[in-house]
Amino acid sequence: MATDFEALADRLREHGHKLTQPRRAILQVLLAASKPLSPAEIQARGQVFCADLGLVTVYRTLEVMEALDVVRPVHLADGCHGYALSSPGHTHHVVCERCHAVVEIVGCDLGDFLDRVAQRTGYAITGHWLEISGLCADCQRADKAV
Amino acid sequence: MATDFEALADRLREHGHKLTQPRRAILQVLLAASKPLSPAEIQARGQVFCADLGLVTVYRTLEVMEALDVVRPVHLADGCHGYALSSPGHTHHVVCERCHAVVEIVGCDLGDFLDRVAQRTGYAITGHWLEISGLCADCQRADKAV
DNA sequence: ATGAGTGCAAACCGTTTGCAATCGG
DNA sequence: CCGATTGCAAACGGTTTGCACTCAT
Repeated sequence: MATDFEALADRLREHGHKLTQPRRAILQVLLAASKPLSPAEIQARGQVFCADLGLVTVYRTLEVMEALDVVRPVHLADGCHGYALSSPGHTHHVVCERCHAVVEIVGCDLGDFLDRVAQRTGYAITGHWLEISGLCADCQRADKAV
Repeated sequence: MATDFEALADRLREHGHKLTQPRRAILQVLLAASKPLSPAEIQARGQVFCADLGLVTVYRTLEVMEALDVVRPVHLADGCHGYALSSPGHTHHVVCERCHAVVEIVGCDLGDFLDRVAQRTGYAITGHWLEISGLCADCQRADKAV
């Protein structure tokens, strides 16, 4: 994993922010997450590390971390507004509908597609977000077994 | 413009929905819009055609129209949840970061990419969500002009 | 005529803000 | 120690729901 806890913690310290228990917890959660999380999800998971982590703190911390490019907001198809670590480089993931297992797709091969889009629309493409859902190998087997 | 008022109105009637003043107004607004509109914006513009158009009605009408594939929700970078008319079939949007103009990409060419993903991960791909952001031709010109 | 559709008011839920207490450097 | 940070409670804004009235068919 290219981004470890200390590197992110340093990023906060460098910018004069304190490294408090709630913030440690939130970082832990985001490091462990395999998909973008809503503030409420971050709070729930964070309470494992910091029992009385408040939702307000999650919002304020995300705000700080977003300004520092530690996290980035992700727009999901359903409820919108999830947060994921903004890892350098660029990856997409495939999420299993059944068991929610996640695989990262390293090396984003979307370039050709985006080039075509740029040509066809006249837009200068600056960013994209892709989320793929499917059934993982295990759940496909489980399906057949029934 | 391929989609005119009557074609969309028919789509409602075909499915047993009534064509009321508020719904006419909302269709007019969406046909005239050059970018996705929030429910509140749709209400404001719609009151030109239907003076006492209520916000609640906008929400409920959008719900109906979304089910009929007349409109499509668009996830914007800022507040999220705008609505635009949807052309038939599966489409993605490119949204201009600056002025929020939207272009639909007809004919989704992502098949090859998804095939590769399926092979590499062993997942059976069932769906995907793609959001592309960029600068539209106008805003690119505006940039250079500065 | 009659049920779908409407507007209003109130409930609801995620997010933001004000403030006193607390914690980290 | 001192200010940044926190949690709580309350405010806030967008969305949804309950209900009685109205309109399109």
